[in-house]
Amino acid sequence: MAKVDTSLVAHLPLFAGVKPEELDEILREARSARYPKNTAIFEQGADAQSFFLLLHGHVRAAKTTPTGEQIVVRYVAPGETFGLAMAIGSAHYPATAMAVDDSVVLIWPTSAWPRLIERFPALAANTMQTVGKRLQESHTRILEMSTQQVEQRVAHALLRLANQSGKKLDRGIEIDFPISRQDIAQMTGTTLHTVSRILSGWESQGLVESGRQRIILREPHRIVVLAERNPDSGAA
Amino acid sequence: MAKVDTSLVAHLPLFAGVKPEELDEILREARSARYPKNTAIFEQGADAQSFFLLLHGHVRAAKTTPTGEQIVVRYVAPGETFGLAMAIGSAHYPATAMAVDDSVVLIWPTSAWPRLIERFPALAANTMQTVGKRLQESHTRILEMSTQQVEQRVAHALLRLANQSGKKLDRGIEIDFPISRQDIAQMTGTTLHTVSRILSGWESQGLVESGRQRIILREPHRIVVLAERNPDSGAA
DNA sequence: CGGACAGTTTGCGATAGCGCAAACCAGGCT
DNA sequence: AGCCTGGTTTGCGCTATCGCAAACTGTCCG
Repeated sequence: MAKVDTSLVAHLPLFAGVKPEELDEILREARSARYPKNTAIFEQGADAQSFFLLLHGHVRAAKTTPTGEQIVVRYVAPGETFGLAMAIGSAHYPATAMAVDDSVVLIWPTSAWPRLIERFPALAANTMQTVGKRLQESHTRILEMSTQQVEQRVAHALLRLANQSGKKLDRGIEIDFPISRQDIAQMTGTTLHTVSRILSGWESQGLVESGRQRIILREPHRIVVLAERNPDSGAA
Repeated sequence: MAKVDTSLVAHLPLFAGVKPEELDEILREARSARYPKNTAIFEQGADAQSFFLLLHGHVRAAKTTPTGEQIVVRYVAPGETFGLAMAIGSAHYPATAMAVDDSVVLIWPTSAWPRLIERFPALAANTMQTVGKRLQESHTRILEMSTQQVEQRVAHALLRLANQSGKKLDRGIEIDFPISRQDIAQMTGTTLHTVSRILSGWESQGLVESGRQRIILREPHRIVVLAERNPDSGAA
């Protein structure tokens, strides 16, 4: 089994309130694995045999409709868990997880979960927090989709990504993994065409700098303004 | 304190795996209260001092934007919990809860939660399930808002309500609490005007029968078809 | 070094749904 | 019984956004 240094993960929210020696015991139940860029980690609908903790890289969780359309549920950043189907009482993964960058994960068998939470109740509590937070974020997203127009939603989405996985550059904040217009469209409930138009517009105003699967926010402040502006407060 | 008959609540998902005598102990920590139609149970942003179990009636949970627009997060049916802010680690209610009908609830002080789950781990597990299920429903809703048009979304919303709180009539299924076009609009991310038009249309096709805050699905089957139909499968 | 491809940009017409405004209506209250 | 109020219906013009199609471009690969 791969040996994982406890000190690397001890500070993660998942392990809050867990003693070092306990942590060791928890980690012994896990194995680690590497997923190259653009490989699937699990597929929507598959048996939930494992749950995961992302150590390095980035993972996209996406849900597909019967008719084939996709939405991005979220991007998983290092230190976050994913594939928690079993914790919420589902035997199957409700979404597909895909490494968008070379990624390293810890993997526990689903079967270990009951034992783990019995022995380490903090794990259950922490997971509850996490799931609750995600629920709130979902509601916020629904609120946005209901009340804001596309440009504002895209602004919000980018700011969130920058916040979660932004790399500070001197010319701005770069989103630290490959992300296409299509991806952003699937996060905001629009089309890649519309996203492209919006980003083009922003680029010509110097708000962002962007290229192939790459986005740098040059003026986060002014983007915040866009995100919050009332639909009818006209700009020159 | 109001005495609540354990047999009335023993079968609820929240108490799955809890022994009768334990249940008694849990209920002793609760008080019950009655909220008349159209009274607020708690307000978004308020301190989360209690959590609730709905016994009778119906409660609407709604979230308001800074600019005053609202969305309906969900309708709470009897037997369901709400106001679980504390379980997910939030000190404030993320939404407003309002009785849409005369309602009776059990109320536990937030402060009792840690003790309860320590003594009755099943409670924590059950709550986890519930929250997880709601998360999934949120994702489904996001998916729908991203990929379907308004008419389909309204169809889905009504079918869900009928399913959750439908009263079987010989002429169809009636949604068992007062609900306005505005409410439906806030569930589906559209305007009351559009909902009104859609329902008018359906009414003239004999799909529904509706009036003031009242909706009866006369042809659930045909509404299912609407909900699932592909955007471009033209009807005559 | 030259494809070939995946991602991106852009134009143009079509339209679903919005926003506003006005009229209508059912039921509760006095 | 009649009035008031909150909910509902409907018409009409407008526009944000989609959908399709075509051209463009940075990258990777052989």
